Amino acid sequence: MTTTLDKNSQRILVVDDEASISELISTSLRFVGFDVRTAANGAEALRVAEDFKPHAMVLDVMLPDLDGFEVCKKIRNEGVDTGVLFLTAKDGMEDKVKGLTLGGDDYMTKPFSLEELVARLRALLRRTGVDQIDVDDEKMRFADLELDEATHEVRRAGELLDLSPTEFALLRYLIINADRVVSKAQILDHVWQYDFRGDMGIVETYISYLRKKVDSFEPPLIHTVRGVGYRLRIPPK
Amino acid sequence: MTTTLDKNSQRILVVDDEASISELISTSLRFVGFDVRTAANGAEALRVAEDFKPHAMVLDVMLPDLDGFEVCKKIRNEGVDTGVLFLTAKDGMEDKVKGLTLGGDDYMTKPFSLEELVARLRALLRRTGVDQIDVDDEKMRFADLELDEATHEVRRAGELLDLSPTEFALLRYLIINADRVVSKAQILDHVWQYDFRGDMGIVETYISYLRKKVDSFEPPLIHTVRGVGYRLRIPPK
DNA sequence: ACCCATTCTCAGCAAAGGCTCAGGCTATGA
DNA sequence: TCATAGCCTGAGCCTTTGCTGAGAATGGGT
Repeated sequence: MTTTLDKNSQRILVVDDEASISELISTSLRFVGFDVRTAANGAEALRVAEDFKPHAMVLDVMLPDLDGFEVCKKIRNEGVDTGVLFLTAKDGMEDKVKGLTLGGDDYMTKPFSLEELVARLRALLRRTGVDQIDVDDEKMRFADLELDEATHEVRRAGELLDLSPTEFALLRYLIINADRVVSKAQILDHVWQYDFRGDMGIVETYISYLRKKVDSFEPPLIHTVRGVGYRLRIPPK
Repeated sequence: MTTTLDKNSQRILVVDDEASISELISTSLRFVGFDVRTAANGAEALRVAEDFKPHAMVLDVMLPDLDGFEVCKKIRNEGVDTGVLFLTAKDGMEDKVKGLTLGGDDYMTKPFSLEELVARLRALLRRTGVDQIDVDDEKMRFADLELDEATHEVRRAGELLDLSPTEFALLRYLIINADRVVSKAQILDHVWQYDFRGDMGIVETYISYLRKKVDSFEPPLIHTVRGVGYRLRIPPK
């Protein structure tokens, strides 16, 4: 299976032994344009890394054979120059977490949301200097909206908005998909942690929160598309 | 990451036989822009130094073959003019090291914090005159804050603050990352000794200490970004 | 040996944020 | 125009997060 030889896409190696997680991640990453390879254990990871030469890895610290740190160390010793985003379970991580944010590396606890994963991975690639052009100084814009990943600041028309983490993530997702309709299901899948088991009412609630803050300005940018979803757009006069 | 062949970056040789320490150090140093080479023992160090010609070395005094001082002496006899930052275990050795640490050299006891390591190394390079341009006269500033690396003095609005070593290191880290959000995990990784095994509550505690001293002035500079971390900034009026 | 500064843990409190639910509103199609 | 599914949003509960004081443990300096 030939990977698209898209010279613009960056190579990500995903290593996780839970097939469902591994697939969830790789599907998402492919969808946003990365060139993805997977491995289910440490040994396989080493083998794949050797000729795939990933720009970054998403690496579960709990693997059946070696642990994530070992894998990371060995791969770097092979001269593969790669940033790592570690995945760790929410509990016993305390002692292991040390040192994970060194260099350009980062870590996330499971469960996580996919948007968060992508955002962190991009930030990591940026930091480790593998990002090809990198003009986007960690800021996203839409209309007079500005969302800054580094400072977690959001402004509209220059004015600072005070958003909660979830509101921030939701708005980021809307901006990424600006002008396109996104369904509540999509939003739930991308913005909420993958194990969230509530119903979509929560999306409505958060859209409502967002509107109070973002659309207290003119014109309103968040629009409902009845029966379909939501759409961020500049309304025609 | 990226071992860029940056002609402006200074060359550091790290010599330690514990692979994990060696990697910890080299990862951090690379990330802050040094050109790093490693060696696991004295003999290798000599070999590498010969053509790498490091501007400075980080050198464990306890090596399997020669001891650090021997290595240092031999390398200098070869005509390689390099400052040395010695690493020593925290036992009786300290006095011995102190005596042997002459000229611009310095030493730290294991375990250390990475920010400390980088700060000391920079100071050392500065002293031994290898620092290329060096406009930063060992002072960091942010708003009306001033932190002096050489004297370990901190002032706000001209007034001297009395900070403990940890408070100093924490504030330094915040200033380095001024305006960006840093997570508690990042802080822990960079400011605390690498073997610290407590939880992140300690960061909260020290932030609280710092606030009492630094933010007894107006305006407050240390800001909490709930669910994300902390951020040093001048608040918008 | 003693004192004091410092580091670290812990626990209680306060506040923010996450989520559910239910009643009311609105667009749409019959 | 009415009925209805879809949507909006305020109220309230509960969980999580962060702040801080108190005090035990450590260690350096005199």
